Amino acid sequence: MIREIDHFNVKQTAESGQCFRWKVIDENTVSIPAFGKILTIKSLGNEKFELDCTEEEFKSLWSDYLDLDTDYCKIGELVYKSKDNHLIEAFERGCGIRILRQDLWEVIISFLISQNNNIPRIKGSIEAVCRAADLPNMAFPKPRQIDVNVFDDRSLGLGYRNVYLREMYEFAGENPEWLKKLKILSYEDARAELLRRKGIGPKVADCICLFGLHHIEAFPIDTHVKQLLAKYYGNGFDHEFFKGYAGVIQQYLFYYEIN
DNA sequence: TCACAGGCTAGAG
DNA sequence: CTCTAGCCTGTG
Repeated sequence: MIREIDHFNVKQTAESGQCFRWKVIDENTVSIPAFGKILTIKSLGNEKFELDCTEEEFKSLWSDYLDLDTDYCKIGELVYKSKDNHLIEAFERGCGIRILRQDLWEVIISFLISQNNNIPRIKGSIEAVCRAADLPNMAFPKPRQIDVNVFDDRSLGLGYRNVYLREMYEFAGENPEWLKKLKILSYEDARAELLRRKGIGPKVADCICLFGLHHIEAFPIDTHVKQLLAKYYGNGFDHEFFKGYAGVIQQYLFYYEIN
């Protein structure tokens, strides 16, 4: 099916650092594993995209996944209203980034792996975890869908994070209501709850809030963002001005900085 | 060779 | 409270 989608660039979103399993086929094409399916999206230009799914699937799954109900035009207006030239440049370079609505569990595990780590290795580990679970369509293993002992296998490249994954899988397996509870908490409460778990610090907690729970006010600060804030916003970043959208703004700044 | 990569934990001060 | 060594491991 063909669909018109504004503020969406497959390459920018794939490289924005929020998802680690998107496969970039070429400049205009990506394949996305989610919901136990694999969706291929091809950009046709002029905000038109070809998606290999049915209308029903699009309505019930992918529209939500791609965050199509959020008004990114409004965010763009806010960017220009700020008269922050650096941010405006960043926005013009990365305005095709959308904050996806990915599966919470996959986001939790992915960002546990991401700490003090580089992207190729993160992707390799996540793929290895999925392969070890051996589910249809390389689906991401839910709690109890994988033998936690495989995390000790050095070939997964998890390093010291293997303990964090083991404990997280065991905890979520024994507390099936925990994920549901996280979803109904406010940003502050969800963040505090996440921080109680081993292996989740402030940065990872904010990434999970932003990318797994869609709390757009979350503003993850990693080494790059820390440097960029010092470089361009020595007097402090105006979180109040971007209230409720800080997370998207962070994505524009981050993407601009690493490219 | 060695610091670093999209940090966190635990322990010291 | 703040500060930081050490953690796995591939990369340059």
